[in-house]
Amino acid sequence: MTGLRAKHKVDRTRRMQEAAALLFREASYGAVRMEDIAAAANVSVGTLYNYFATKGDLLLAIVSMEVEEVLTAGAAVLANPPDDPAQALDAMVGGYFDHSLVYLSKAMWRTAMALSIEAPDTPFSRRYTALDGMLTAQIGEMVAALQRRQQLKSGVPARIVAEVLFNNLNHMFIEFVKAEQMEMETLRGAVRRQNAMVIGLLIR
Amino acid sequence: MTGLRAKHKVDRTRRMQEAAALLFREASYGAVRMEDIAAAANVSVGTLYNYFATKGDLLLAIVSMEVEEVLTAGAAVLANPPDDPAQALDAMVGGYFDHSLVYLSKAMWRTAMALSIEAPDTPFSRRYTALDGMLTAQIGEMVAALQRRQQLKSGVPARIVAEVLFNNLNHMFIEFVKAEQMEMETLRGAVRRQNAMVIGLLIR
DNA sequence: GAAAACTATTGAGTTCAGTCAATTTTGAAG
DNA sequence: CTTCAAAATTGACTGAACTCAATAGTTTTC
Repeated sequence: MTGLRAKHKVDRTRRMQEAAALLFREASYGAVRMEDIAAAANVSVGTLYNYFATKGDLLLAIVSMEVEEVLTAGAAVLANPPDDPAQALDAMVGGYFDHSLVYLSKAMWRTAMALSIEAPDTPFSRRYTALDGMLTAQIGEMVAALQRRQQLKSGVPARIVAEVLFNNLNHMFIEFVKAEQMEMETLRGAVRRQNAMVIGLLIR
Repeated sequence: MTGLRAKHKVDRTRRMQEAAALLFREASYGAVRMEDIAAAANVSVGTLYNYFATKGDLLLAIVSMEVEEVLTAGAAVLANPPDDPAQALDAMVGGYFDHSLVYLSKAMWRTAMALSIEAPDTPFSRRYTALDGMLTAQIGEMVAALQRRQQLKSGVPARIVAEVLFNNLNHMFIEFVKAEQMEMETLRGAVRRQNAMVIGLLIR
């Protein structure tokens, strides 16, 4: 199973993904040609397509790795949430946002999100959508934890609250990456107000 | 102002948009070439690009017209909302969804939404985003009306409630158009549950 | 009403994502 | 070590979105 062939495969996948990530950040996604990525990874164009279904799928692979880190950051907050319920949610959401622009530009996010909508059946598009579901689940766990602590009304299904919170969050993030000049702090403030409204209604 | 030139312009714009709408619905967006649209509208490819910045912008022009109709339908509900607050919101949202697939396929919606994210500065992309804002405002008016009727808590800003409701709605619609096999009734049910949760918390 | 000034149309040409038939590399069996 | 089938790689090729220099049509000016 772990022959030369498999080793090469892992190697090349990594090389291609790293080359692409670098180039996408340096120039814009649109300005980078598959030929450039292939050259940077010492591989032919055909091979690139052997590993990634489309140019977009290659981007989504990179973005998905980023979202996985976001999930890990969220888990840390969940393990030890602040006392105040509004702050607990805010800490989690803040963690999501803080990670989002470390490795990825707004343009990369725009393209990635656009692709996950337009071509939802590509391998990494499915992955990306699955990760969205995991983020929703993570917020749901936070809500449930706050309910168990008797800080939030327990008659309301945590899952549904989480859906609404995440869907709102996600849409706000889309508007953020659409507006090249918008500051992160503006996004944070708007989402904080919205979350505070929902949490306010949920407080026992 | 109303010379031959202006008349031609209006004529051609309409011809191109109608030709494109027809072709996009018959075949899929991806399968239709700009050359085909140009031929159907008795115009050259260059002219097509003189009126619409990209193929995607042409689609967004068509989709925007559709959203305008949705807004009109919403205004009708707003003029005379049902007595029960949950039903009032549901009637409005139901109107949005019912209109959505009359003239546009799921694939057209996917492409349109993807484009409005990826290329937000194209003329009709701006238009589409503005329409989203108007839908949010319309939901806000409904919430405010229900507050005035003393059916919903009035301490909560209608605008923020509307943002959360619309953003959730929109994301659910995206998931709907992403899943080719998903039924409208499934979407309706899920959104009804989410809205009922929020309205439930808002009831005085 | 002729000519200049401006605006719109045209379609052949460019560029790049994605394909595929031919070629090379690999790992296993004898 | 040799052979061979399966897997992986390659790059010339295809097709469609978009461009732009040349051309045609319209309006304004004198």
